[in-house]
Order: sequence, then C-alpha cells, then structure tokens
Amino acid sequence: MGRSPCCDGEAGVKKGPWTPEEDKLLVDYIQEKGHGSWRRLPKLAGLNRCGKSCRLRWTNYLRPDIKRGRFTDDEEKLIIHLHSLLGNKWSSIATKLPGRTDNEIKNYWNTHLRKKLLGMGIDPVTHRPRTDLSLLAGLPGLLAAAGNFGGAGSATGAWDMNALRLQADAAKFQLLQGLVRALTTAAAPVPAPAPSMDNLMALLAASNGGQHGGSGVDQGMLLQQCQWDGMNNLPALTSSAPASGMQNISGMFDGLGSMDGLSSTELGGHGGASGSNVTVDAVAPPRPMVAGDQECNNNGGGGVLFEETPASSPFDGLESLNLMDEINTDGGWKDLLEQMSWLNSSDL
DNA sequence: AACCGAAGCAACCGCCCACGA
DNA sequence: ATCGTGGGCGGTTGCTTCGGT
Repeated sequence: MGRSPCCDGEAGVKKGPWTPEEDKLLVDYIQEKGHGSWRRLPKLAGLNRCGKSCRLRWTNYLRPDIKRGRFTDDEEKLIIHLHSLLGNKWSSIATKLPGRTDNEIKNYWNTHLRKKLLGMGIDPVTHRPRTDLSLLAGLPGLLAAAGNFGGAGSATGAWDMNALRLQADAAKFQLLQGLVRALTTAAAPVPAPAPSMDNLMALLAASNGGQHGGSGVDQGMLLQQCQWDGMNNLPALTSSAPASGMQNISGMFDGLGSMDGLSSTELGGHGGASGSNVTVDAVAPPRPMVAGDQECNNNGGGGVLFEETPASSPFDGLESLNLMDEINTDGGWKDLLEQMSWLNSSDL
C-alpha cells in the first residue's frame, strides 16, 4: 500500500542540522515526559521538526547513554565479526555494542571497515577473499594484516586471526592460479612436461614461511581437493623454460615485480636462474574452463573460502587483454604488479 | 593562500513491518 | 480481511573538514 513520509504535508518543517537550542528543547522534553508519540512530540516540545527527525536526533545523538569517540580495536573486530554473521543488520549489531548506535556503526562500516576489508582483499559483503581483478591491489595489505595478526594476540581471540590467515592463503593461491593461467595462456604454445604439483605445494608452503604457522595444512588440503587440472596441463612458459616449469615461478614473479624497463615484446626475465622471457604480444585465445577449474571452484569442502564464481578466477578477463599495453600504462598493471612485492623471492 | 578532491559523518528518505481499529 | 498509523531500519545524500598540490 505504501505510506507517505511522516513529514509530508507539514509545510515549513525545518530540515538540516540541529541547533543547540533545538537539541535542548528536545532533551528537556524527553527527560521530563518521555518521547511518547514521536509524531506528536515536536508540537508538544515546541519544535518545528517532524517526529521522525526528532526520533533520529534523539536515538543517534542526544541519548544520554551514547558513547562517542573512536571505535576501539575490539569494537572494530566485533563489528566485523557480527557483520559476517548478521550482514547489514545494523540495529542488531548495535545491540552488541553498548553505547553505539546503528547509524554510527553503519557509518563507521561504510567509511572505515569496508575499505579496510577491501584493502585486505576481503569482500566486505561475503567476508571472503575477493575474486575480481582488484584483488591484486589488496593483497599486500591482506598479507601484512595476516602477518601482523600473527604477532600480538588481540583481546577478541583467535577467530579473526585464523580467518585472516586462511583468507590470505586462499587469496594467494587464487592469485597464483590466475597469474599462471594468464601467463601460460598468453605465452609460447610450446608444450612442456606437466609440472609437479609438489612444486606448487612447496611454493605455497614456502610463501607461508615465517609469517604464520598452521595454515599451510589448509592450503595443502585445498590443493589436494582441487586437483587443479590447469596445472596438470600447464604448457611451458617459454621455450627456454625449465622442464619443471613451476619451479621457477618465483623467479618469474621476481621479474614481474621489477619490470620498469620492459621492452614492448618481452617480460624481462630476472636473468640467470629463472631465465624466463615470456613473449606476451601474441595473446592466445581465452583458455576454456577446464574440468579441474570448475571442480576447484565448486569444491566447498573443508571450509574452502573461495567464492563460487563462474568466472573462476580474477584473471579470466586478463587472458584476453593485451598485457603489455596494460602493463606499460601508468596506473595500470605496472602499478599493480609493482605492488606485488610480496611475491618476490623473500616471500616465496 | 587558494583550490580541489577525498574522507567522514549527521541527517534525510523511502520502504517495510507490527499493531490496532 | 483491510486499512491507517507509528516506528524501525537500511541506503543514500549532502555538508563539513582535512590533506595534498
């Protein structure tokens, strides 16, 4: 049926910021008589406002039990946790944070926490690792956060620490998956022996090294469950790529991380050990989804944190790009790849 | 010092639901 | 069963402040 706003027809009702005088009128009236009917309150209190505006002003700002000021770390973590459980049920979340209003929490979420999660590569809606291209930009923050959490514990316990670790691991795995697919698709078509899954496992395990313990097990399980078909059919990165292909992915990323002086035809290898010069101008047609990809993405067992995205990875779109144009564009892939310092050998 | 864009936040808008007549 | 009202909620807007150039 619908309903007209409470202030419709009330010509001349004031809107906008409240003055101290209005605040005093409202507070005095409510403290003396209670708010009663919000619709009638403005007239009774001598305010030229609609009842709804009075209610909002009272509940969000004037109520005596409101706690103002910065959110504490514990409050922050609690909000994130509750949001992961309740979604945008701000009023429900607010009931768990004494002195905080739903509006305040909502604003804090939209202005701080949402960006924070995005920066960490976590989808603020699903609280899972993001699967879009901007994942790249967020990974350093995600990993840093995971690393930081590995240090001093927080008062709210280990739930968020473990979640962050897992999400960081999952995001790293996704990034590797996508990068390898993108590069191998765009690279020379010379077939090569299948890479060893053990090599990738070792690579990922090494990427965990020192930062935090425990999650390597999850990652290994993840890989075993996925049976990533794409890896089993991995073509050579270049004709000069080592037979073991994936063994040198670390060196390959080294090159990507310092590619300021790239020519138009090559991703300069890091020389020596890796020696991978990936020709990327000849962009291959998009690689069709293989059975293993689907299986990997749909495999929700074991608490896998991946979203079930048909696109399968952040890099599906990348496969059809002219990589060098993108990479050499300021603010484009070049910038993104420069942010991928975490992929350098110190980490891998 | 002036300008501009980004960030933060208070307040508004519109939809929805519960409840009573 | 239907309708009107009151109130709550989430989303959005727009003003203010801040920081960078």
